[in-house]
Amino acid sequence: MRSVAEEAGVSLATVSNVLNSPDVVAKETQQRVQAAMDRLGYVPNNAARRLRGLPSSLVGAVTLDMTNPFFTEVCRGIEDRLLQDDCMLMMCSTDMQPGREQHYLRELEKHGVRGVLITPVDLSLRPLLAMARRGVPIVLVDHRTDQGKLCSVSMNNVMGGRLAADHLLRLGHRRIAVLSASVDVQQTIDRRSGVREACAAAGHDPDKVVLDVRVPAPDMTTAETVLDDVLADPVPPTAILCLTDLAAMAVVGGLRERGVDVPGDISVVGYDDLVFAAQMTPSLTTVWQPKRELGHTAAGLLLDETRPGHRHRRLVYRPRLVVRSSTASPKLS
Amino acid sequence: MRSVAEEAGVSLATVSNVLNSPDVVAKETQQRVQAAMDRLGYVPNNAARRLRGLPSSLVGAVTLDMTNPFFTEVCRGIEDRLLQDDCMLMMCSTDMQPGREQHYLRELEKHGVRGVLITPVDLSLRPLLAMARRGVPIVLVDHRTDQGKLCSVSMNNVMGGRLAADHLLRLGHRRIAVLSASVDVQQTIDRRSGVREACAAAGHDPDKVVLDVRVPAPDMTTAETVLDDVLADPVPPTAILCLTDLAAMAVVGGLRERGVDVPGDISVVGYDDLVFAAQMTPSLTTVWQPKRELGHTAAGLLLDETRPGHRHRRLVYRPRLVVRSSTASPKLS
DNA sequence: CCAACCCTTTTGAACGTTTCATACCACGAA
DNA sequence: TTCGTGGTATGAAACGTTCAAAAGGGTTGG
Repeated sequence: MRSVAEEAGVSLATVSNVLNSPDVVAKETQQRVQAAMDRLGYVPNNAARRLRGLPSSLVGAVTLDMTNPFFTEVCRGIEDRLLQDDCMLMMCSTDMQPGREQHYLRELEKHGVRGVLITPVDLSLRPLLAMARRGVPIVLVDHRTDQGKLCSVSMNNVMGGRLAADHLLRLGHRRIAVLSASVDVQQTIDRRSGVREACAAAGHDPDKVVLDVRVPAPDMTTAETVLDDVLADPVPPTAILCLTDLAAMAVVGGLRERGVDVPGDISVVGYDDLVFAAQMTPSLTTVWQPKRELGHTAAGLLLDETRPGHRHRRLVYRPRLVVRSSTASPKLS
Repeated sequence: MRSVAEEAGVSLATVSNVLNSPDVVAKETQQRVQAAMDRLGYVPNNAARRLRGLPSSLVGAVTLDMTNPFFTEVCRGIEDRLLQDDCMLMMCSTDMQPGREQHYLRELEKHGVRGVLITPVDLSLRPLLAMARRGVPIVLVDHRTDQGKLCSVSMNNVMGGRLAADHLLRLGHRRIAVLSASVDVQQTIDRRSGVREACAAAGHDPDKVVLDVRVPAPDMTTAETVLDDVLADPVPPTAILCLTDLAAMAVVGGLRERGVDVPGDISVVGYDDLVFAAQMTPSLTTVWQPKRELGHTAAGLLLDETRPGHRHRRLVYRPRLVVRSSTASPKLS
């Protein structure tokens, strides 16, 4: 900046003014400075302006794993919203390790980020609340909290489970296997209770309708291995509800191998509406979530935190059932 | 930092030393300062240290779209490598818009990033080379260049095409439809020329063997729409090679609907080995790429750029054929 | 008893900005 | 002539660090 000032024959302050309040400097000077800038290939130093107290344009997004299509999509929404305010995204995957989360949070704070969007793995939220107290805006993503101190944006997973179950019940299914991963997270707990709600609301006994099945691998790609047990159940289900699309895909494949027709013999429902859900055969009935929008508004909420009149808000998005061809009424028996 | 110094009854420099060269300060003082730090909840200010000339711990990753599973995986590799050196990832999706690319590059430079990993959309590389000249390390990802000035890490797409074609030729296929997107990028051009190479090497006329087919949508999810044309060809193919797995999935579905058995009547090969390739039925024969490793070494190369003896390198990774059950020998006719 | 040395700590300048108060200048009004 | 006045430009301090040089205070050896 000094060189630019010299080159243009003005003072440092004038160069700064050209950049930040162009209206206060004469047209002619402005051009002279501008010219000097490109001649010298000047690039402003964000670190220095931050040091002077300007707000940072960095925002941290801490997710469980950016490789997970759900988070990828959410982050893309975040990125696009941030771009509108000339902010940039720092991506952090915790792999569900509290240590990694801790490390990233610390590092983000050192960088003086404008705020942090996070799907927490440490559910105590201790370090987060501490950061918030130190003045770093925090927005919880895909996680609800009773802490009124934080903004949060999440999905209504209970509703998602209800939608899926409702659809199956309406088709006439009275015995539904629900496949979840072996480790429980709030999201799947909610979805399952949504399923039971739907049963009860329809006047059926949840315990009779629902066959709760656990799949060993956390990503549920091994869903197919539980099929034999499911089919051999004393009261075999006429529908299988998988709490992720990937599992649904494996299930459809496994059923086909066993000579079971989908949806003729058994209906299958997924969750997430990943890109391939529409492509597979039969195309998958599944629960869609407004992932990108979720990220978009989460980022908006975060950017709003620095505004004077800000009030913390807790937004909950509603999933939608996408009916395709993997579900049908059960055969009359 | 000042408060910490006062609280601990030492000078600023001592606090700094505790942080940066603990070996030079007495054990006892160290503890005193440490204590003062947590008591006050002190968080170092990265902007200030950067200002003093320390290298930044920020690294930019500019990809076409972080939603694309290929890039997601690559970026995850980058993230993990960066973490080893306590660096952080700034993610930028250009959506193939030169304007967005330009914007992000500028912004990254303002932030004084340690370097930039990029899959360029502006193939002239003009702004990139300018940045490199200004001292910002640049590593090209999934893009080869003759510019000796830059490091690059890429996939051998010619080899990928060759592997896939070779596999089919060996199985006895003599007529292969190759589906690519309507817009050409270097990657698919290379893959196609690999296919032709394989034909030639096996002593067949590429023009006779290859049926070049274009799919309207850029993401090739509409691949199924070209099937009727393909099947109606004067010399109908016994195998279909799709240059992305998503297309392969659509094709398998389309064939099934038309009563064509895979791989009994027609073999299908994909490209990318996305997560669902192993899950679908039949599981998909496809070309796998070391995505995560690609990102990992790209990041390593970047971090190495600041080391004194650094020489620019151009690494090329080899894809691997993953044979599953969507391919078989053609029926005797 | 003094110089030389080691170990630990401090001083003070710099890094590249922004910002506020101040200075300059020309012009029209009193 | 003098005095504001409005539009522009500048000076200097401050932001939170790091780092080289120097200082302080023991201990040791001559």
